[in-house]
Amino acid sequence: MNVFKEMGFNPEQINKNEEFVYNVARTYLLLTKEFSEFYKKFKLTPAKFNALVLIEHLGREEGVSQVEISEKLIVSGANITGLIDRLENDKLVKRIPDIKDRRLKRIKITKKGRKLIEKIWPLHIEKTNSLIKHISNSRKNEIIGCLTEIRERLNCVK
Amino acid sequence: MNVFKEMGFNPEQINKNEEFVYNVARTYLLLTKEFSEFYKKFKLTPAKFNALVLIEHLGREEGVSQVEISEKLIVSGANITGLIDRLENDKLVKRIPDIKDRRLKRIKITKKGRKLIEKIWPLHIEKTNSLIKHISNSRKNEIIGCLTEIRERLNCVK
DNA sequence: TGCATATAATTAATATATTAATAATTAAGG
DNA sequence: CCTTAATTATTAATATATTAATTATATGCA
Repeated sequence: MNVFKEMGFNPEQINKNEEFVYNVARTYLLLTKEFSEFYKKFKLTPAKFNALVLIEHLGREEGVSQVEISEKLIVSGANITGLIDRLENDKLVKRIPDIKDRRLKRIKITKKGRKLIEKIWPLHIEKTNSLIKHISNSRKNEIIGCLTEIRERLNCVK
Repeated sequence: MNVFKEMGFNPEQINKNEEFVYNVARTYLLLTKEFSEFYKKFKLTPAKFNALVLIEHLGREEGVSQVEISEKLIVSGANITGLIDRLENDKLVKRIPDIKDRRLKRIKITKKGRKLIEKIWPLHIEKTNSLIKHISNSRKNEIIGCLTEIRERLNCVK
């Protein structure tokens, strides 16, 4: 069963490379939908969860700049302002002005934010495992390698 | 090189299944970013392009309902109203009220819309090929199979 | 030093997405 | 037939995303 059939397209329109990209997109969208439901139990959205995990897992005592968050999450800097506003409203992160470079805000996770991630992360891993564990490690590695090649081709590994 | 290293995470935090999902997400986001730039030349966005291609490739004389568009594109029905509004503003599609079922609007592509897709589609294939053609067909098929398995596991092939 | 340039965050306008509620219509069951 | 339930599209409120413009600050270099 291929995605084009899933879509109801005429098989003659199929191109293996289009189908490949389509599979990546469709799988991403459905995974995001699934995890979005999961995050709701913790009053989080995918965007909030991703930002929070990034900040926590970078483990920077001094916090993370909004520019770095935007680059790592592949979203525009302008978008981060509002996202951090909402996380700050939830008391999950705080903005600390940098003394040396006063253009900069250092985003740090709060105790509440850390506690939340510590609670969610094991469940996230469990959920991910349940979806992916049936794939052999060699296949996983091959696919990861392939996708990494595509990203390299797109730019130079971002 | 793995995505967690790309992110600057501590390798001890790595879990192969998380890394796998991460690769799919990151690759999707960068592909979307790349194609988004490409669509700009034609005054389109990914959302508009996807909807237009879907309507055109389904090739339905009688048009496509908004419910079907929302299901195929994996977005909420509420979102489709605005998207079709914008495509209608651009004169790329038109809403035809269904006579038999008066709840329904049949979305049809216009001549202008069809001409646009006929212009873009070969270039889209060319661009996709340039990114994916270096992957062997057997690897492509294996990855497509793997991603399809994951989607099946997520629900029952959507 | 001082001016041009670059960088970090924000704002405004807009597109894209969600959920929840509503209106209009159709389908189903007693 | 007629009430109840389901379906289709829309609207409102909000979150998430973009680009372009702005503010504030820092950096580079003549």
